[in-house]
Amino acid sequence: MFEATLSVPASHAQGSLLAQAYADRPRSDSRPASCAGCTRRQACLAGGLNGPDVEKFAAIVHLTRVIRQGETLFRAGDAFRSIYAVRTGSFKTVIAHRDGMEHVSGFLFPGDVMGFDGVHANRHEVSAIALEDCTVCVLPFSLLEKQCQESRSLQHQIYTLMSTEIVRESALMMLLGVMSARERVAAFLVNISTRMQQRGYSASLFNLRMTRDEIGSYLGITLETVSRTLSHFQKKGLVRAAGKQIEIVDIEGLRAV
Amino acid sequence: MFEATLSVPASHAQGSLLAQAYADRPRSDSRPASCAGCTRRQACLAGGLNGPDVEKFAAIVHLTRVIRQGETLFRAGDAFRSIYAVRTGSFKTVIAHRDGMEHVSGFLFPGDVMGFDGVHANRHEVSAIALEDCTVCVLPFSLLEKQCQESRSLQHQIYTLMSTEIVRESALMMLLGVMSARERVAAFLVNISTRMQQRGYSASLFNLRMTRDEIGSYLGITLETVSRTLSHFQKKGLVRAAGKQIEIVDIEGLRAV
DNA sequence: CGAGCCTTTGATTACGGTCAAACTTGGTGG
DNA sequence: CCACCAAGTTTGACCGTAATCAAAGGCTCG
Repeated sequence: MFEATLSVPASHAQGSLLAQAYADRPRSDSRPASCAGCTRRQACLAGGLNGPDVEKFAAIVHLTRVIRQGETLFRAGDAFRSIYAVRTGSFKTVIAHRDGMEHVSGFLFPGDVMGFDGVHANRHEVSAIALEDCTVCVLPFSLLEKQCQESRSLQHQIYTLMSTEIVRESALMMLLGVMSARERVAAFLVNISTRMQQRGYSASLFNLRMTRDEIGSYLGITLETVSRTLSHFQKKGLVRAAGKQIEIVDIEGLRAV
Repeated sequence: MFEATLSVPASHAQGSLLAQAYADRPRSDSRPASCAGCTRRQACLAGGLNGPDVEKFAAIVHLTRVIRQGETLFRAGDAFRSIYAVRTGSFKTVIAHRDGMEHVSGFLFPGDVMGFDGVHANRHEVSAIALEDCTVCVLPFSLLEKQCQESRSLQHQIYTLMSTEIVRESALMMLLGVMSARERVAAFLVNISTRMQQRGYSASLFNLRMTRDEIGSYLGITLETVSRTLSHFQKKGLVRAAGKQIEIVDIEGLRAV
């Protein structure tokens, strides 16, 4: 049953609303606006599509879902049905090994798309957990594939997004494989700064929604090392860090690390 | 010019032959056999396609290329035109950072497909280098995309292969992020063993074509640590290693590490 | 058959992990 | 609205794994 994969209790008000929304086919007069007017459209799946294609694409967006902080959007092992575009809020994706080892494999911000890991074996291989209250667009993959048969630009867009994910992971592998702790933290800060800027936020002052533990897991170091490294950067005048509030003082200095 | 991306000197005999082969459209009576009869078909792009689709797909394989040991199939920065399926031999893929840092991001065996990193920005982000004399099938990506518009199963197959690459990289990220040196080497040996077996070779006795340095780069450890760890495993009776010749004595013991 | 590359092993070092404790923040309920 | 408690963060002390430096032996392939 669909509810089962949502990780939202059936009794939850949001769950009921969503089930209802899913049952109702979107009306053509309201749905297209969900993409055409979306502020994150360029960064998302609809980016690069022309007018008619955007409308066709928007028809695929069956529903948007609300995920509360700490809740799971999908879990490793869940049947794969949809990919998800972040509308608001932020997520982490987590890979788990049988021995209980866990590794944060990514942080997602508005416009980012997740779930492509599920195509491989028709089940998700990672879990996605909300770092704050979030909304996502749900894109049933079979509908997407069907639509791709009729729109070559959409097909290409999916290939591009998956390729981007491959390249992103390659860069992260290099970080995990060859960089020192300081280089990792510096690269992380530069990466977050860039992505904040792309989304129209300040590149130099932002709130990290993830904990030191999650950052450490992502970077392959311990939370203590993350904290120490931030203190070190602060002493060198590269950043000002007060808990989750981070101010980048010298971005070029960070790039040079 | 096409030659420029091949990393094969124009004066080289192989280069001329290939240019000629590429100029000539494949004859319909000979080309389909190149996939229908390929021993690695199931593992490759053509896997999961039915009869007619295999023929259509085979028409995309413009040519096969020979790459000598140490030569580059494509280089980071090269214009992206094709993806490549390994027919015979083995490759490594390498990511380079500006500072000269290099990281081996993958080893490819017959049936493996590479080059999906190129879709992202229409240029390759990694380099592929032959570990021995190799042959590859060249699959021009624009032809592939065109054919995908007419075959939903082929389209799905490409999505699946790209997803598989995403999942492979996720697993490697976990290895690089949380595992000890011994765990990494053990996981590497198990992985190679499995892939050898899938290709019809012995799961317990094989020749590694890559150096300790390349293995170390792949696993995010030094070549000395690779060597020491293999010696350690040998002392514990898990493997017998004599240079590049590796014999797995106790695969379950390795899995348990 | 020899030169260069690869591999192995040893000695030492250092980076980041682990353990520990104090402090801060933020969410919850009285 | 404030107090309290749990979760998160910082900092310190110490330790261990794997990196680094070094050197000798072994393959491979021109």
